[in-house]
Amino acid sequence: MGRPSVKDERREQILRAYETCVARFGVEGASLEKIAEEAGLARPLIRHNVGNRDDLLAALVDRFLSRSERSVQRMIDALPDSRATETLIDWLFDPNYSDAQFVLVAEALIAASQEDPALATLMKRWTRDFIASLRSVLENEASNASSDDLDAVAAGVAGIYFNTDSLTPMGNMSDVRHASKRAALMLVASLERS
Amino acid sequence: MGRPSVKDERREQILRAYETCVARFGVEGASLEKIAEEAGLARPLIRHNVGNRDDLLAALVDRFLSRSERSVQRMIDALPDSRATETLIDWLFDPNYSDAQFVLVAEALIAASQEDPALATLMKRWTRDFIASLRSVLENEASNASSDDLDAVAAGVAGIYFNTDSLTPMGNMSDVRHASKRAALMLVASLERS
DNA sequence: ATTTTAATTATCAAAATTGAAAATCAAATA
DNA sequence: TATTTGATTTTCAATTTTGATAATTAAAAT
Repeated sequence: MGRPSVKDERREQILRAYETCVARFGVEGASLEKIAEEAGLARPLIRHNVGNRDDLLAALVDRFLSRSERSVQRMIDALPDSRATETLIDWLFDPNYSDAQFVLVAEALIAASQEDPALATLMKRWTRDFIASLRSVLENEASNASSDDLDAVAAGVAGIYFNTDSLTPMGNMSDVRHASKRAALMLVASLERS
Repeated sequence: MGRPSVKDERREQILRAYETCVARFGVEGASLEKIAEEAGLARPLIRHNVGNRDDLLAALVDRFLSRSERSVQRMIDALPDSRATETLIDWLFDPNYSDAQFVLVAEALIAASQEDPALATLMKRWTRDFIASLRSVLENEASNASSDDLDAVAAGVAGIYFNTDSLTPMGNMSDVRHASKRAALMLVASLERS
């Protein structure tokens, strides 16, 4: 009985807004005021539903890591059996498919890692896991490639991808995006020749 | 006559500290207090020597662009005649030679571009110029490569390089750095085979 | 309709940040 | 040494940000 709780939805709403603010202003620049405005809620509701600044960051990191894991896994599972690598790169470099905010949040959390050793540990693992996920796709289609080459191409594609999405705050850079995608494909192609 | 002015040195001192803070906390997170502490000066001296927040950012951008142009030019001029590309990549991925803070400042300014169209214009040009500089080195040693391939490899190497240095706040990631450098070399090598 | 549960709003104090000006101190020269 | 120029420190008010609690309102069940 009593008024039904909407805490779960509010929490999501707030964390989504927080994510947007972190992507735009960085971890240190995302003030509670901005988050509240972005969420369309009064500031005290942030405290009521999630907590103070530290609680907020902890919740964001938790959400980021779990969502990332799920979405990467889902993407890999959705890849076709043939031409999986090319399809993966198509998706990573398609601005309509890939979520730039995801990468911007990752970069903000990586930047904040300098002040937060515990966060650094988590983000190191996240980075290596992401690269390892790409590597597993590459390995399926270039099983004759050396382990070092697989490591290199996976790190290279990840780097080009991160960098490409990190340019989005400047606005349209479709020429660089296009060249970057082509570079990723060249990297992958060089695997098949090894 | 009168007491000699130290404004130029103070200005440099302050902008250097500001740069460090921007690299660590982002444009929005670099407060005057933090800058003053980093510079080892009283806060009013920032205002006295450089100005308010906006003046500070304008001065930083100006300094960043001019220093970047000079240092990239100097690096390219210092390249040997033979194996210029390999040497360039050696330098870009050598943590003792390459300055990670330079890349972190660039990323922070790119992130801040979303709120500042004028800054976006400058940083777009800067990004394209940097890629074009890499391209000019590549072109010298792979003159038979197609223009599109040169664009792609230049953008790819730049992206891998930016991304690698942007990971430094997490601490030691030498495995990823090593793999990234190898990827950059593979990209370049694929040019020669085209 | 009353009760109960929880969302929402109002309000306050403390701390941090910024902008700005006045006052003071230091190092040159005449 | 007196003067002048400018660095440095002191101080103040205004604004923003944060943390926290009390008061109010809304929506369900009995």
